[in-house]
Amino acid sequence: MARAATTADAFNAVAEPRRRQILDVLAGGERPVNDLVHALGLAQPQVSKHLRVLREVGAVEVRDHGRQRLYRLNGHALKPIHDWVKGYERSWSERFEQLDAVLAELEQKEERDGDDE
Amino acid sequence: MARAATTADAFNAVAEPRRRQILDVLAGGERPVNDLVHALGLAQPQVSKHLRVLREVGAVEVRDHGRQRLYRLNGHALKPIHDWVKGYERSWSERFEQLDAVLAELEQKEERDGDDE
DNA sequence: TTGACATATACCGATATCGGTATATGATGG
DNA sequence: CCATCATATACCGATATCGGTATATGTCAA
Repeated sequence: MARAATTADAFNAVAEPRRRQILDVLAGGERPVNDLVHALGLAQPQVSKHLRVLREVGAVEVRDHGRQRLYRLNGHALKPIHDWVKGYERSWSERFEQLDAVLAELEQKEERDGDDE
Repeated sequence: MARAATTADAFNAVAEPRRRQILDVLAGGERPVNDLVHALGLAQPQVSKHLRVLREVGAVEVRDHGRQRLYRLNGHALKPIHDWVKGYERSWSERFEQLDAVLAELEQKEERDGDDE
């Protein structure tokens, strides 16, 4: 066995900083490849290759427009990432910390009541 | 030039499904390595290696306890992922879609007012 | 139809990464 | 101290991945 294929899902597509950059640019609207090349300062083939990966996980979609190909964001593909990481929000969110504190307090109270019975 | 180092940040640490699994288990509380080995059905060295990556990005912390090493989650390391992906929530959230619709309507109204003047 | 433009693909070399196996390290109990 | 348990590291082979360069494909304009 060997290395697992990594570009097959959104998590891996987004693990590459350049690809996150591409998505960030596309968040501003549909763009031809050349715009991305200039925005990222990468060589054109590299950009096309990153776009392919993003296409394969559904994070971008293409549309032909004359000799250009216009790429646009499909953020929906990122939802699984959001859903997963949201479960950990508790770890840093003050709101959740306060909620946890309240719950802990309630639990303590519950225990005391239990002892009394 | 060659492949960029990938395990250096949280995005890459979490791109590996096994590592997400490890975090998911640790979300239930501190665990020794052996528990993770059994929970994931992986060989022990593999688990130790994944834990090392997670440690290096700060997603887990260790504590010595006799001959065991207890790992615990540090979800704070995942905040950058959450922050980044949250910017795309607009793409799938119905709430945001409705907000966008309202904003578009306001904009139209604004334009009409402008035409009148 | 030819030449310029826009993009995708093929190929290359370097290396990071994964799982697997063997071994080192380190603590505990007898 | 020795055997055992718990974990980490070293090494290996396979391969995926990245950037770079060259080239193919496809579209438009003169």
